[in-house]
Amino acid sequence: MKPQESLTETSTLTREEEQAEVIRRLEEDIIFGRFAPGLRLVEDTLMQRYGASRHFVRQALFQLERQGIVLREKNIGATVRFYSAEEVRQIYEVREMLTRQAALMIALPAPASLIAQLNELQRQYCAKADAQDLRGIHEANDAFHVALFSACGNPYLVRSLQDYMNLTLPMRAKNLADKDGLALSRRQHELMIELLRGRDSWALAQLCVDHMQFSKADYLGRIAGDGGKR
Amino acid sequence: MKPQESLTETSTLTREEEQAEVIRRLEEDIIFGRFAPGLRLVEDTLMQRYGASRHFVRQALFQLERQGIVLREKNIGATVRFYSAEEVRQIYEVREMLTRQAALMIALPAPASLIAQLNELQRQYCAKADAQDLRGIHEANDAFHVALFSACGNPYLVRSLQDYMNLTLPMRAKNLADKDGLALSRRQHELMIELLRGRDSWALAQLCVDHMQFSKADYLGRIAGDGGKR
DNA sequence: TCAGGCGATATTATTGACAATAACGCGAGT
DNA sequence: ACTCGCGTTATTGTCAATAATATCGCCTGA
Repeated sequence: MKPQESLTETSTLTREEEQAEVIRRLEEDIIFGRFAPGLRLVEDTLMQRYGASRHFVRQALFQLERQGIVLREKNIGATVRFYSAEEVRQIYEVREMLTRQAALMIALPAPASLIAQLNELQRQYCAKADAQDLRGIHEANDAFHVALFSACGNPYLVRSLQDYMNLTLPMRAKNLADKDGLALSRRQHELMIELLRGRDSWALAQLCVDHMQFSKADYLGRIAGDGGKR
Repeated sequence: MKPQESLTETSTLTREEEQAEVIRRLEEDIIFGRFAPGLRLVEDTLMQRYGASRHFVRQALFQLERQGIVLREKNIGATVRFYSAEEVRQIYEVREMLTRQAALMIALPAPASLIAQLNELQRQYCAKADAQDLRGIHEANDAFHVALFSACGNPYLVRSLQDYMNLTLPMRAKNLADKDGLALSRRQHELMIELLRGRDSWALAQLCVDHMQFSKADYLGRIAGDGGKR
């Protein structure tokens, strides 16, 4: 047994994990709406809330700023970022473009190994959905899409796609709790796997783009409701 | 007069500028080949070289890691990142795709104000080229392209495009010093402005993609020469 | 009553000291 | 001669104190 296992991990986790945990919890608080857009994220407050040192909280804020869900202004502080309808449309425009391109690059019919992998991920997704585990649903869902698009063969394209998936996280989060939206997503995932067995790349690409319309429309409807108040 | 102007700026620049300056110098040292790929970037060494505190050097390394030209490994240190031929092809594949899409989204014929702006930027580009100011050439060149693609109307697409421009910086740098490459670039820029006056979006898109082939091919040739040694 | 500045307070930014970690070399045992 | 383990060193990671900065309320003078 390594020495630090008995010493460091007795009560708490290693630092690297602690850092990841702070990021995870802050991200969760934001995307699941516990922290409303515009809310000030004061370092001291977060230090208390997550029981972490200023250093880690700082790092987390930097990371989430890069991810686009936190806004930091020099000498002023961090706030939960709000996206206007216009911005949402622009973000989705790029995301749809990248998605379509990646889908078209997937060689059809896809190898059995990929199908098997996606079936397994889809199984996990359904399990989390049944368990109503919000965080789990989101992670399983993203894992499914990353695995799917990785088949396009270009890791840089996948990375950019992931960037936009992270950026749209606040818009997609509400749908993870929605029963109808969840059922639709499930069916679409299964349809994607079906199409991977065929040769119609265009149908696959179109389905992938359609797949993101529900949450986009829903979010746009929601912020139109209160007129972009903040 | 504000108090800090006479106090802080007497001998040196303000902190924010200092941070930017460290990033700029480190980036320059890497892209212009003064720091070879694989070279270890020790914080203490850089602190001395740039006369900056550990904090700023650290930030710079983080920033350049995000930009993709520095590789950081936990508890090991930072090195100048090297890209294999395969990776370069993949990076350019995405960059070309984004470029084509952005170009196609520019409404033609373009407004006179855009043409005027680009003509001015092109003038500056030529001036820097004549002055053999490497850094200046690169900055003027990027400013030209950002201004051009901003006309596509989607700032997020422009940001992603900029990400890839930064990523390909080490590959493009050598061409800024090359007389023939520079002359070709100049002509292509002028041709772009010409095409903005017409209505042929496809020709413009194709020219923009062609515009990046020279440095890509050159870089691939160069690393094929020494067989991806490091 | 209102404009403007001044001080108090809240918050982030910076720093240098210190802790943790991994790479390296050296020496002992086989 | 070779390898395994241990101590040393080089390097990054973390922290808590301190400096810098912006915001807001209050007070004064016209």
